[in-house]
Amino acid sequence: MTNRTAENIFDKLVDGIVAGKMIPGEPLAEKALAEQFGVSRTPVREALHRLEQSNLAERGSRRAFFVRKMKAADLAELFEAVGEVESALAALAAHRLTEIERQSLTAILEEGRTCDDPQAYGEINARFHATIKSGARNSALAATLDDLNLRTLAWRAANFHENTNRLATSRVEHQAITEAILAQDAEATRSLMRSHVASSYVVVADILARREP
Amino acid sequence: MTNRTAENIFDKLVDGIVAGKMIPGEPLAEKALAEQFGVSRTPVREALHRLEQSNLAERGSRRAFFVRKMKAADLAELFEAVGEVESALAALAAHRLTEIERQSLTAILEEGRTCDDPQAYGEINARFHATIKSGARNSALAATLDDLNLRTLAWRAANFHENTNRLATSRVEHQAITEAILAQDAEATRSLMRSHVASSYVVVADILARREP
DNA sequence: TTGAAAGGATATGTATACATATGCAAGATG
DNA sequence: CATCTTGCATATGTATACATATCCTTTCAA
Repeated sequence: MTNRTAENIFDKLVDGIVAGKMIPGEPLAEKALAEQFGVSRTPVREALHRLEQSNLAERGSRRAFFVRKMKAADLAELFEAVGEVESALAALAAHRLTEIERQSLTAILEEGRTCDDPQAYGEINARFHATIKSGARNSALAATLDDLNLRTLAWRAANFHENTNRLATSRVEHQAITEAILAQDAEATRSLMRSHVASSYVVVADILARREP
Repeated sequence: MTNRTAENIFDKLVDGIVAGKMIPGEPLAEKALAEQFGVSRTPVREALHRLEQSNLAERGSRRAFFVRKMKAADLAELFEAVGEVESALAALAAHRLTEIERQSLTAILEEGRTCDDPQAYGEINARFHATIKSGARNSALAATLDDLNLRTLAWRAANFHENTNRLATSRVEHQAITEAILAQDAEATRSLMRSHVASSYVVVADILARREP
């Protein structure tokens, strides 16, 4: 009875939105979704409210929910925010990583060097960022990053798929960040991480610009 | 019918927690609150879920909600996170404030210089921070700060009440931050704002230490 | 006397019925 | 013919009944 229904529906909706199966502007009606998932409106309602608080859905007239539309300017803001928060975490991590974590980071970097498959590299990339995030020893800031990233996930996924060049530049940037962390140079780490996030946005913005004139 | 009930209850609960009327660890039972407010469980339930997502409530055994307990370590993390996010906003604002906003900031600073009433100064302090927040031109990051600050509000309020010394040091720090912003020195602004938030935490930690050994 | 198991009490999770507000359309009136 | 008004359709908001899981108490046995 532990809220599995509402939780499952929330996860499914997030997946649907992040995977692009539900396009921005698409209405999210309680009744329709309830019938689709074979449950009552109550858990659907709860899931929709959580989506709204995660900024993946918004409400329009008649208080109807729909998948949030992201303008290019919104996305730029979002990536800037992610850049600031993640670079703050990286700066903290530069001083706080344990010796084990530092060696782990180096190992992940090495894995990435010999990986050419976009999907596999995406997973390695996630582990790289996760190591820095947890190494900063600040769960409040880490949770903040997760919140923000939920909204960029759909776009970040495209990073290594539609632009294979990105893989090479990402490797170089990870290398530089790792060196700064190993040197415990917090400010260099911050600056490099901010730049790293920004360059991932450039790829996304490029894809976005080609889709909509 | 626009959700006024659930919204009102959420606001009342937030007020109660922030004002310290509901102490940490206090149970938040749906039925009891529903009877207390004279409504059904449904809107109470919605309000409690929102409280949980705002990290003002958490759940224990039997999935019961209760007012979140904050350990000293949690509070330190939270203030560090606020410091990083708000200093990032300040750094952005250093380059993005309009001329009108810069003059407005100076005016607020001047107001604070001639104010000795703790409550009035608290209001001026809020306007100072709000001006910087909106001047950064990044609503995603601003919303992030608001989220984090919701949890520090209860503690920050004590800042100018229980420690009158804090008022004087706050003035000095605001002065320095304003000068850095007017000089458009982003990195100095970042550093000063981080330090400003940290010193507000020191006051809170001191109060906290005196209450619980 | 103590410990374990079973059952009841009570909390939240879910379903559904009812209330209410909003938007759209149709018709009447100027 | 245009515009305003009215009413209906349908969406979400709220209340309540029912389902289910967890904790606590009680009882029985070792």
